[in-house]
Amino acid sequence: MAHNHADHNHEHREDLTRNQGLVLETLNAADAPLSAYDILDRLRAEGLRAPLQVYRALEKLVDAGLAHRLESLNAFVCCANAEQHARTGGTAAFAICENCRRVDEFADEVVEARLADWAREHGFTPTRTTIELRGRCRECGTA
Amino acid sequence: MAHNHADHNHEHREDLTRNQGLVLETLNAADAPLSAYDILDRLRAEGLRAPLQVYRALEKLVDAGLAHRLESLNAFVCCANAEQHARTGGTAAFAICENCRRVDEFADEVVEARLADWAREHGFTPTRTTIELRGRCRECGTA
DNA sequence: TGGCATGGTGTTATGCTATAACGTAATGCT
DNA sequence: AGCATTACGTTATAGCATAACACCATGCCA
Repeated sequence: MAHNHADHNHEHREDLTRNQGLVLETLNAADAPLSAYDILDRLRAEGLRAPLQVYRALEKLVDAGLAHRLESLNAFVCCANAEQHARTGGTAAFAICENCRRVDEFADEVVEARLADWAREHGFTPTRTTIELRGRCRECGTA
Repeated sequence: MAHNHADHNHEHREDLTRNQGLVLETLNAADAPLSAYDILDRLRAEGLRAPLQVYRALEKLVDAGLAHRLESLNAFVCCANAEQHARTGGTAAFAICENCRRVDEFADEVVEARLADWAREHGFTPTRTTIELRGRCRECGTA
C-alpha cells in the first residue's frame, strides 16, 4: 500500500507514533464517530490512561488530514480519503445520521468555490471550514 | 417595529419569556459570540443563577431562529436577520475571525442548493446544517 | 368548578469535553 | 557535548451541557 510518495507535506501512517497509530486504528475500526473519551476507553487495554494522550494524538491526526473532527458532535472520525485530502487540500463535508450515527464524508467543488468566493469578496482569509449536515440517512428513512 | 405579521410560525420578540428576552438582549448587546456561561455571568444581576436557565432560553431562541449556535466555538450569537430566516428557512453560514472573534453571518443560495442536491441524491434528509469558516477577517489581516 | 395537560421556572447534582502545567525521555542536529 | 524539538505521562482544573426533581402559571374542557 503506497510506500512511494516523496512529495507530500503531510504525515502518513508509517510516520505515526504509537499513540497516534492506536488512535487512528480505533477510529478506523469504529463505524460511528467517537469522542476522545470513547477512544480512551477503548485504548485502556493498550495502556492509555489520560484524555490528553488521546487529544494529543487526535490533534496530529487531524492536522495530517488522517482524521476529522465533527464540531457538531464533539467527536472524531477517520478520514474517508486521506490521499485525496492531502493532494487537494479540499474541504470535507459530512452528512451525519442522527438515528444510526453513521457519517458520510463528501466534497463538493462548487460549494468550496462559492465559499472561497464569499471569503475573497469580504477580505476573509479562511483557515478551516466546517460543513456538517445533521439528519437521517437513506437507511434510516424520513421518519 | 413590526407588529403586523400573522403568518409566521416562529416566535417573535414579543412572545418571549423573561429569561428568553434577557438572553436575547445579552446576545444582541455582545459584539462576539458568547458561551452559555458567559451569558449567565452577565445575567446574574438579573437574578439568573444556573446554567440550565440559560440553556433552556437558548434552545427556544435557536429553535425560533432568533439566535444561532456556533458549533466550532460552543457559543451563541444573535441572528443577523431573523425575519429573513423565518421566511426562507435558509441555512446560515458564518465567518468567524479567530483574532477579533467577530462573526459575519451570511447565506449563499448556491451552496444551499448544492448541499440539498447532494442530500437528495443520497437519500439523506437534513434537519440542520452547519457551515462555519474559521480564519481572519479583513480588519485583522492575513498575518 | 374541578381536573388535567402543557410549558416555563428554579435548584441541586452530575456528567462530558478539553486544556494547563509540570516533569521526563527520545531524537536529531551542529 | 550541547541544544532544540517533539512525544510522552500524570495530576489537576477549567469549560460545556444535561438529568432529575419540585413548583407554579396558563389554558382547555368535561
